[in-house]
Amino acid sequence: MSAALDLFAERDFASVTIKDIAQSIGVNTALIYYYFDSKEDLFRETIENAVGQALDNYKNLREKHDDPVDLINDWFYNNLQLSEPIRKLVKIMLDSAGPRTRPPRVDTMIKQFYDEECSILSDCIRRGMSQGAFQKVNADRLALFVSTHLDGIMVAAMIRPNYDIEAAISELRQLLWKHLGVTRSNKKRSTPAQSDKSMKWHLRGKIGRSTAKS
Amino acid sequence: MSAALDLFAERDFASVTIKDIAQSIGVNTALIYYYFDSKEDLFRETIENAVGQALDNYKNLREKHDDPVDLINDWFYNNLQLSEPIRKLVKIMLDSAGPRTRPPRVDTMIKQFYDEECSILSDCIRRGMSQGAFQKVNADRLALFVSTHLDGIMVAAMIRPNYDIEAAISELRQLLWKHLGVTRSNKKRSTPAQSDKSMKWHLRGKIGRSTAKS
Amino acid sequence: MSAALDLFAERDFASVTIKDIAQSIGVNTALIYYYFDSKEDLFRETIENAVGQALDNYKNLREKHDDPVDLINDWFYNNLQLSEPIRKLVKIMLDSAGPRTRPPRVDTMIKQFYDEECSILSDCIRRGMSQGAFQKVNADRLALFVSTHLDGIMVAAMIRPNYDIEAAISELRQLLWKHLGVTRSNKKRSTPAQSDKSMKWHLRGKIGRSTAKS
Amino acid sequence: MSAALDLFAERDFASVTIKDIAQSIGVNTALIYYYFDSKEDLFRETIENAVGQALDNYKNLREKHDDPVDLINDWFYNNLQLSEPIRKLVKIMLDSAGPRTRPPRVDTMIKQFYDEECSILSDCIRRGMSQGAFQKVNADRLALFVSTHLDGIMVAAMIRPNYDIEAAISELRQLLWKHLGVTRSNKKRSTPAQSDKSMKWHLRGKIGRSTAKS
DNA sequence: TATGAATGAGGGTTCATTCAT
DNA sequence: AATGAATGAACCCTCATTCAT
Repeated sequence: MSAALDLFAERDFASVTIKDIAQSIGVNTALIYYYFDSKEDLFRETIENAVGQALDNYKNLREKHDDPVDLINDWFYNNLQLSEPIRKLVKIMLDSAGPRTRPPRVDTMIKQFYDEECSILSDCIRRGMSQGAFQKVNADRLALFVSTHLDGIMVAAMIRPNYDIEAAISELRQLLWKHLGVTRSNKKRSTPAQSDKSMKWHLRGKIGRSTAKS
Repeated sequence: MSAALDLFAERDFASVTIKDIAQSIGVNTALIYYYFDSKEDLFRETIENAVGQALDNYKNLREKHDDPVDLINDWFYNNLQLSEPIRKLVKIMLDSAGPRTRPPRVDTMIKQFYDEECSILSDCIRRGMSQGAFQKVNADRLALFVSTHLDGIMVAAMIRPNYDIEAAISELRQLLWKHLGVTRSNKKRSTPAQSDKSMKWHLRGKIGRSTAKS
Repeated sequence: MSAALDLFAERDFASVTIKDIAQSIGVNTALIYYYFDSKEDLFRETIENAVGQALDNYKNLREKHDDPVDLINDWFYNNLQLSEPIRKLVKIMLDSAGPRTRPPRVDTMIKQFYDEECSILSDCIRRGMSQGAFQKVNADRLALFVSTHLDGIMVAAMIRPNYDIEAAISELRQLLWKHLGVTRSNKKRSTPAQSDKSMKWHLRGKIGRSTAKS
Repeated sequence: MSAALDLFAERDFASVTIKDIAQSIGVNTALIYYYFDSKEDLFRETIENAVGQALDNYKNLREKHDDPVDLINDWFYNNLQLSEPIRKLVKIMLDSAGPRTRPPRVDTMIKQFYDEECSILSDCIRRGMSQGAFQKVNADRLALFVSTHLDGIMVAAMIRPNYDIEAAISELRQLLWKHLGVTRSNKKRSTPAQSDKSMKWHLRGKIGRSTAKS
């Protein structure tokens, strides 16, 4: 499924052959049919798996942070770190978006994914507002705005040559904080023990593998 | 080419068969090859044509307005009105974005398109700033931000069910004006009673082909 | 028909398209169908025409010479000079030789052609024998031998690289004369006024355009 | 490949469809592509295989005989026995002889084949001369003459109706012996009562695949 | 006499899928 | 659990042929 995800993201459903997938993991073509009923089945399970991982990831994120600022910062960091798999997901979701082409179960998963993404953000924003830390805004609309922009970043990174994904995410983050009236969004409250990698982002701003693999 | 554009946008290059295209316009399959050398050739010419039209459209826009505020407002209005063909374009550009799959001429056209889009915006912003109408901002970065967000809107409209494209564009527009410090961007000709949502777009250009059809 | 002959000789019936033929003479494809009923029809008429010319040529040869030695010498010279069209003919005849593929009229023409070729030779041989100029041989068998060898030469010239067609014909000629006991086959009777080009061959042995066009 | 050889010899490359070949051996069309990359690939391998067998055959011939007379007699006998596959080979070689159409590897094989054929003959002739058994002749030229004539016989057998291939080969053989001054080329083992025509061929090698089928 | 446009049939090739082992 | 061999359905593309002008 991992190999399939890579290939489905690189090309599209129709262009990727079962043989391609089999060869990329060095097995016989027929073996794929031992584990999956059909190409569509493999595709569906692959997406479900990927979306499932993304949702797990979001769940972890929610559980890791109490502070809305931290959570949102980490959410941005996460999107940068995982921008490659996320791009793949967006690409595949778009590919299978045509009328009648997307199987209902995939459709459901995609909706779940976006609902969760917006929900993380809007929940945080609401919590921040109720804590008096954020200015009053329309939490849902702002969350949707950020989520939409993130889609835009992922797409731009795929379509446009030399698009700087890190700068774009950083800009979106700053805009969000400005919008929420959070002036010094990070390091203010001296988060101690920032052993976790994701915390470095606040300080350093620069990530080792800038815009990924090329 | 129009039929091809529709189909290539709906599905993807590999999924669309020449027979599909021929049938959708009621001609024999072989006739396609009377006018185009190959499926790839048809694809390329179709994209070039579509991008060409988009660039023409931008050119008209530039020539129609002197005032940067009007131009940008009209640009937003344009993107709403033409959101369907633009979505198609984005979808196709993304489809053919895989490594080595995109023919160089298509690649060039895409770059041209995005360069022009950002250029329209940044030129306007710079003009507005030099006129003292806008606050000082980094014109290029802001233009890229808006352009990226627009991509996000188009993609979201395709992936997410019930995505309100008009509201999204409207929100982006308001955010831009707020950012530029233009408080009442569109009250100039004091159109009162703007109850109807779509009426918020004051400046309306003649649109070539109404979006229609769907 | 001339263009068709060239193409049919170069490739084969199935490989040559009507478009090829039309393009090679700079006319529209449909125009071919104004003059010929079908591709097969064009093929047939082309061959009939070519074989007809060859037969005319043989007829001229017969009428030009009284002396069997002269006629046979001229016949050899002729085969050298016309080796290119003859090769084409042989190629085409062979191509259309498969079972059931050759239309009956073409079949008849081919038979006529070979009958006439052998007939010219055997008639000459018989005349020479009755004149006491040649040794006694089986005229028909010898004629068939020479005719067969000539086919071999034409084929060899097409298949084998760097095959010297002139040397091969010359050798066949000498062998024939030796076989017939004609020691000094040419110039013996001081054929005066050899204005005709074909006569030069006896003396010079070397022809200007040696083995033709490459 | 055997079925392909038959069909390619009967018609020509372009006329033979993969479906024809598949049907003639009772398998699915796609299966051909499981074993061969393309129609051209099948064609090439088929020819290479056939020429390879012919060369093997020649090698056996060389190893079987010490005496040049025996070898040449056997060579003639061989050509009679294998006249059908040889005809096929000649036909195919001629078909693929057009400018630029013949792949280089096929070209090489054909050259090899003819070189070996002439080489067998000229080597024999030289050995015979050095043993004092043959008259002095130009070995290479004579070998080429015989080889060319054999091509002619094969072609004549295909083009001309009712061509007696056995008589033609027999005549060529006799002419060769006469030319070399070998009077009773085959009386050595005094096989009397050679009434049957085919019995004239004294030395008979084991033939791989009887010509059969037609 | 000549052309551009159109079509039906078919050919080469690919691919998802299955079967026997 | 894994593979080689086999198949039917399609797909891209070509071509002989026709039609309207």
